[in-house]
Amino acid sequence: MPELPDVALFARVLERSGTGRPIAAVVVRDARILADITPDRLAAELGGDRLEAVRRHGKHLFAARARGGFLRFHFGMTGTLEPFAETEPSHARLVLRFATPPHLAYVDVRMLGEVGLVDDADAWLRAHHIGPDALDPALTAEAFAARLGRSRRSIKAALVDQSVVAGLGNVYADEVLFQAGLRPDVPVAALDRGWRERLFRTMRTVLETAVRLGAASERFTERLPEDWLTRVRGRRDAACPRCGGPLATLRIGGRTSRYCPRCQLDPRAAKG
DNA sequence: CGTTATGTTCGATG
DNA sequence: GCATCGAACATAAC
Repeated sequence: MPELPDVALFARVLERSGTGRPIAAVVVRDARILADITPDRLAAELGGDRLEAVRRHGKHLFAARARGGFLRFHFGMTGTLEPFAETEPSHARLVLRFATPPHLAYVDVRMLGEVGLVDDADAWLRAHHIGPDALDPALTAEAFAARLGRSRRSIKAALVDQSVVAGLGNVYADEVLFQAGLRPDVPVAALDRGWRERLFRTMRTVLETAVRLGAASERFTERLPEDWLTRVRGRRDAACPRCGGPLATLRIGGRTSRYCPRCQLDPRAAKG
């Protein structure tokens, strides 16, 4: 369930349960989640090391190591980070044990995520063409507008493109478009300054609100305001939380977009 | 049995 | 070069 708000929750888990104490044991339960490192090597690197400052960038999570460099997490479609005391969570793929609980489990049913070590987090992000974090205070509305570009691709496709802005996934991109009142299939080239500015402000509000309320993309959505799409988007035959009309479904970039045809506009259509 | 699922990457195709 | 599409990764739920 990893989009920016989910990873923000994992960052808190990592801070509270994984930092400041020496790592007593590193248990790799399935090596397929390791990125370019063997289980033995990871255990040797992390054993006895301490994790310090935690940094989230988009959907990526880094923990600075006392020995230098960073431990890096990505969560794929089903990854989570969970503290535990006695019982290791099912589908734990990597476990960091400390002298006393809480211990930390990287859990990932589908194993589309990965864990690895990097020397330089910024260099890694650059090498992987990850754009600015969607909540980066240094990201301005003007820069965001420029990064969207002027291609014919849909605004939905652009919002989930991590090289444009890092952090939005399928669920929260739909939420931003819903809150902004914009249809997901509108080409970015059709968006004027006003729409880009509106999208930027909406993106910030949506993500800040979700993080503040401790909601994620699929967990804790009941914490979100009642008129948010994310609370109902999973249900078939869901009604628009704003107008009560039926939600529509589109397929964009191989993923499902949910939207309200009444509340979300196409700026190219005649004004009404 | 088929379809769908929060992500990303790669190769083929238009 | 750009964009889209399908497949791939791997597993579970409906």
